Amino acid sequence: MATIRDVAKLACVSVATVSRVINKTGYVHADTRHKVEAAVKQLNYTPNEVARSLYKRKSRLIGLLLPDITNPYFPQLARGVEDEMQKNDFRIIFGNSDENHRKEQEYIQTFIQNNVVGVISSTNDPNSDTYSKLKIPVVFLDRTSTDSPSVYSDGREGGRIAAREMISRGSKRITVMQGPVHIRPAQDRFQGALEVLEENKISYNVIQTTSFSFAEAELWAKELFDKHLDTDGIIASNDIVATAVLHEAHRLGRRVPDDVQIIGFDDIPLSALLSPSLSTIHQPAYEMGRQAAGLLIKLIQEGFVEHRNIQFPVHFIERDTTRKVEHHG
Amino acid sequence: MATIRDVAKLACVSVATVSRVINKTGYVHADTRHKVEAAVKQLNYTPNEVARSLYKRKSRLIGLLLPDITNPYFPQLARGVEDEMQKNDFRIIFGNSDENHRKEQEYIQTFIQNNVVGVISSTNDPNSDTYSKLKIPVVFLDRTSTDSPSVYSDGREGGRIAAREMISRGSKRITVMQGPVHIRPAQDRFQGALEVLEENKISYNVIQTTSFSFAEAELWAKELFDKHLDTDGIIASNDIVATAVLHEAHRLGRRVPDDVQIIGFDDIPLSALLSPSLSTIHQPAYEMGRQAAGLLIKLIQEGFVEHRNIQFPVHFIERDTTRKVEHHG
DNA sequence: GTAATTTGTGTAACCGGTTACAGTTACTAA
DNA sequence: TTAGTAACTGTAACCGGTTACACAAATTAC
Repeated sequence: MATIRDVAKLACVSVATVSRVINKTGYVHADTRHKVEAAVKQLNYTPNEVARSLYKRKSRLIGLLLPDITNPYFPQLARGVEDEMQKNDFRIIFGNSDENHRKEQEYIQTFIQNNVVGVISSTNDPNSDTYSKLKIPVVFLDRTSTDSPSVYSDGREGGRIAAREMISRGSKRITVMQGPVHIRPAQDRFQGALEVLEENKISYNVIQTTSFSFAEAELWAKELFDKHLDTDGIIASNDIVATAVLHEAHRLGRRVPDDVQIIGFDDIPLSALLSPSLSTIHQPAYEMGRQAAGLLIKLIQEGFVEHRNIQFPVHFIERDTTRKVEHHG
Repeated sequence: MATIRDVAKLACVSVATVSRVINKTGYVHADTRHKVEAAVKQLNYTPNEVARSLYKRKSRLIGLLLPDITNPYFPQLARGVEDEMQKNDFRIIFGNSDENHRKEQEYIQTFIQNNVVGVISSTNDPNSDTYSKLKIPVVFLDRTSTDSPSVYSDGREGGRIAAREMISRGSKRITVMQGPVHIRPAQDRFQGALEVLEENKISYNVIQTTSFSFAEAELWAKELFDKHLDTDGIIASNDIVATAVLHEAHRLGRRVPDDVQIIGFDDIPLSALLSPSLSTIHQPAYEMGRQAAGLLIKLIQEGFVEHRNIQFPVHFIERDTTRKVEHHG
């Protein structure tokens, strides 16, 4: 790899001048600039970002920490982040945390060691000093923090909506799947649903799950019908478990949505392709990722941003795992 | 952030000694080591990877380039890569290429600028000089290159298997979905399937698709039944389009697998949760990712590896979109 | 015509590590 | 006792950029 000194030598100028040409800073005579540009081209020179980063104490890298890219909700967030970052010439160091505090800290550590200029994280503990001690901007994605910048959707309202739709469509013995207790968004949805169910004095059961993994989703679906075969409405903690529930309902010969209605959460791309297609609460994941990236970039470039907390509304996507009703309006 | 000089000062030693302690190189007296370790702890010092990387001309970063993390097949690869890299203290700079040559080059470029020590890439053009000019090891993942290290599965054989299973289960008017022409693995599958169909003189139709996106999958499914409503066996180019086809078949009242059988490709996690669950050709994506990472690490550390081409066998996963047959054996 | 300013360029220090090299002391062997 | 080696530590150069500062030439102002 050619260095700036090679270019300088070839162009018969100093390294300072080459640097000025490359960064378009300071004064450079047009003739000199052309000489330098020719040399750059001839040597196929591109500046070493590491050297740059060392001196400036900042890179063009940002750290992205997501729980598990294998859960189809997160790739959409990731893609949103990546596209926006790419557009602004930032690159991403990526890691899966598995919602595990130790892994999370390890990654944050190596982010810092690599001079990242910002971090986007889906953590369950945004107030831990892992984050508060950082001297670079952090945006929490899919997770809330009142005093730190965050981009998330209104999970509680999502839970409420799911419950209301369930009720208005006639389910009387509802089962609510409570997601993993340590995952905040899962609990928000759960609380929202309970709120409405209790308000309306609807009887309900709760199935507690401990992860969002595909493998286990089936087990919970089985457990659900095992314990509550007569349930006629299931509010799932996300689309994966909803899919497993739908699958299990089929296996048991329960008709969906006639015998039992199902509502998921997230609206992952596959939901629309299920048979019957899955009614769910939509989160604009890709857009959330983009906004988080946009917010972080602003924080990096301007140090301060007015609207640091972006909450996205969620809405019900009516598909075929819920019964049709006259539009109440 | 504390620097090595801060530590040296506090421990009343030179920076060289601190460096020796940190890297466990050279001679350091036990007492001195303890003093240094105490200082490191007190200042909460961690070495700046950027400075290290600059001097050594190599980092602990590797570049990972995948077509589109939004396609559920790739997160599994990515996760395999990440887990193995994480275990060996390498971190990942990640990018989506969208199977786009320009984007690909841009990413490779920034990988180099950031001193990555290796690259894992799913490219359609492994022989382009974008790669051959690189001075660091590259492993092609999910893509083949005869002379470069690569980890992939036997797509052609996968296509053959799919066709054979289709035939042995009695489909007579088969439709093969030909994936995007510029995506090698898609073409391998396609060729494999055709091979067997022609060998067996089975009549077939072809539907040509141009992407693996969710949005368009539905359109091709519609086109398929529009053109060939009477088809009784569909070999899809991957599980996403298979899912869309299944969905459309349902919508049209065609019974699966009685009227029409469907075989997908990849075996993404959701396939097992569809109703009916999807018969498909399994690729060990997670393991492929891990092996690619392992291979790259070996190449980085040893410069040379005996078995540079790892081909994984694929196999048929019999689920419920194909009819049961007596086991022929 | 001279002072002030703008334009143009180079030298060298700096970022925070690593390591070649040199130098000192402690130990071992003959 | 003395040479030879092992153990230990520090100085300073180096990685490849950026930029403060100095200085010279060309413009502009008056």
